[in-house]
Amino acid sequence: MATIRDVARLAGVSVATVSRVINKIGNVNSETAHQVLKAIEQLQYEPNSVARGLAGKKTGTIALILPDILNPFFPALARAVEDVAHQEGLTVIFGNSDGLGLKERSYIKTLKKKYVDGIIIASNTVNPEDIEHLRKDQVPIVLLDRGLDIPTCPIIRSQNREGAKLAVKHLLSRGCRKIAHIYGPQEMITARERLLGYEDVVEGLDWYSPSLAVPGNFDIEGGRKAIKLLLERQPDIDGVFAGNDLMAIGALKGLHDLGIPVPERIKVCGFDGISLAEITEPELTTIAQPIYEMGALAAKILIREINTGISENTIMKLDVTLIPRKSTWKEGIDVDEA
Amino acid sequence: MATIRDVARLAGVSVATVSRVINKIGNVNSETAHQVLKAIEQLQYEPNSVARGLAGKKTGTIALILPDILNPFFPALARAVEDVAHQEGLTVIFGNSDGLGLKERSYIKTLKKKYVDGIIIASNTVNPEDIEHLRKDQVPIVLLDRGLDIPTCPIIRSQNREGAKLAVKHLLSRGCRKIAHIYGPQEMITARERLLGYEDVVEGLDWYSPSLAVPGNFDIEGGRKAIKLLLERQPDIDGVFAGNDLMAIGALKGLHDLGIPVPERIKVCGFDGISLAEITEPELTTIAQPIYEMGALAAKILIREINTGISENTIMKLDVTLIPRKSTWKEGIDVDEA
DNA sequence: CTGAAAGCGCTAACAT
DNA sequence: ATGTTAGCGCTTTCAG
Repeated sequence: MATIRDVARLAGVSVATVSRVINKIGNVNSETAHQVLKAIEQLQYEPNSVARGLAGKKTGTIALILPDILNPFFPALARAVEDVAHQEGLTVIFGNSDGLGLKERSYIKTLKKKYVDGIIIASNTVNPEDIEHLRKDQVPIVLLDRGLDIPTCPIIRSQNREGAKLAVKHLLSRGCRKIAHIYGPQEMITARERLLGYEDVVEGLDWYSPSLAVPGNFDIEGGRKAIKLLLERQPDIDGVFAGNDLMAIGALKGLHDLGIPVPERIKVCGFDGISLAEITEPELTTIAQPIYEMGALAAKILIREINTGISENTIMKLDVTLIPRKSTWKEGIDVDEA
Repeated sequence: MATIRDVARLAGVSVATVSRVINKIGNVNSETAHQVLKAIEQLQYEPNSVARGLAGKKTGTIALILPDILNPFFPALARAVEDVAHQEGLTVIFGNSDGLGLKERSYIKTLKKKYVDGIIIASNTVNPEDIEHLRKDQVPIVLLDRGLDIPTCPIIRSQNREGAKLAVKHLLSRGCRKIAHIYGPQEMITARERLLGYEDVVEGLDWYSPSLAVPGNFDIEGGRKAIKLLLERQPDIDGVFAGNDLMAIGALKGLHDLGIPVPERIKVCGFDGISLAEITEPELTTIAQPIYEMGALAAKILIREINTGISENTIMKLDVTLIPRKSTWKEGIDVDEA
């Protein structure tokens, strides 16, 4: 592989000049520039990113740390981040943290040593001090989806609480008179907000009781168990709002096991809008987050900070939308009223 | 951030000695080593990977290029690769190629410039010359899932042809007497092999006709369309073997649209064993590939080659297994006979 | 507008 | 066993 020196020699200029033309900075006589370009072409020269990283402190690499790419919510995020990065000529390092603070911190340490230009992470353990350290080392970071409200760092989420309200109101408008909620792990702010949203609308209603909310661990199995528990405690529920689609799918499964017809006897609404929701039977009504957009936005904000050095430490909550499907269907309603 | 020089100074030794202790090579007096370790601890020193990469030609980074992480088949591969890489202290760069040769080559070029230690790629466009180039640049590569049989490069796939036979035989054993096949894009060797496997077993049978095999593009929509086309041409089919789970799910959807009961009237079997197959109604019988193992194996082989410099250019075909579920259920059969 | 030269932080001969 | 030193390939003052 040719080096910058080879190019300089062939073009009859110094390496500094070559560096100037490949980086398009400083002034270079267009004649000389042309010579250099010719030499580059001739030698098939490609600047070495590692050397560049060492000399210039910019590696053209960002990192994306997610809890688990196997969770169907995350691939869309990953795709979005990678798309935007690739478009900007950046490369992305990817890691699974399993939601473990230990692993997250270990990744972050490694990434610093690699001089990554920035980090996007979906984590609920990252705290203000971590951010502080990163900031001191000049490593921009943006929080995605999960993540506390840290005022010193940009964070992208969606309207979880509002979305939850939307879900419950939808169920209400479809005739439900006793709506349960299956919630996710309360250490996740997303799960907490959705529970709050549920409470916001049901708390005033006469049928409401705290025992209508049960945990489901954000996974299919959890949803399945939750619905069974729920039915034991409150056999007359006619609507279920699950804190995410996975649990909603579990609930659907559980109801199917029990021979309870959906949506006739019980209506179910999920949250997230992952593609799985379209393949269940009945298809799942859900509150869709703009998952891809969230990832893309995170990447854009990160890249902007990398390029300008200034960070907009703001928390952005993207809009969610109700996607009515079979699982909340009701006779005589063709168009959604929400 | 402290550098190796700071450590050397504080420990009262030369940088070479420090380098020796952090790399555990050469001989170092345990006394001195101890001093060095103490200094490292004291300064919170972390070796800079970029400098290391430049000096030593090893960056501790491998790359994984997949067609599209949104396709549910790939996350498990990604998880596996990242898991073993992480375990070995390596970091993984991730990219989506969309199956485009252009994008693949562009990634490969970028990765070379970054001195990645090795590449794992699921591609059907990579050819012997590409491999040759990489080899010349000392960049180990392993092909995963898709990918032609290139004798100069390790490749991991599963028993596609055998698996297809297994599927068709299973359908036969469940009483099907006219089995159709929905196949994937024939530029993919996996799709081709599965079609061959189908033909292997049906070709001799009296009901067989080539029009029983139709394309489905490896996606849900394609499967849905395929089943409808099939039913027009051959209304009396009673079994369908889809070349992957996505198309099988599409077929299930299509049959549901048409009001044709599965498995009573038509039985359906997929291929891949992605988790989606468990959430359909009825649940989907499928030929499961050991997806995670495939990814893990690819990573291990790559890492071995990186460490030893010797490559085992062999094509490995992992075993698949039939997972019988509701979609091929038959009265009076409790245990699978295959 | 262009070149010389000093690093970036580390590894790896080569000495001692 | 340990130190010296020359790079790895590029960026970036600082002169000219």
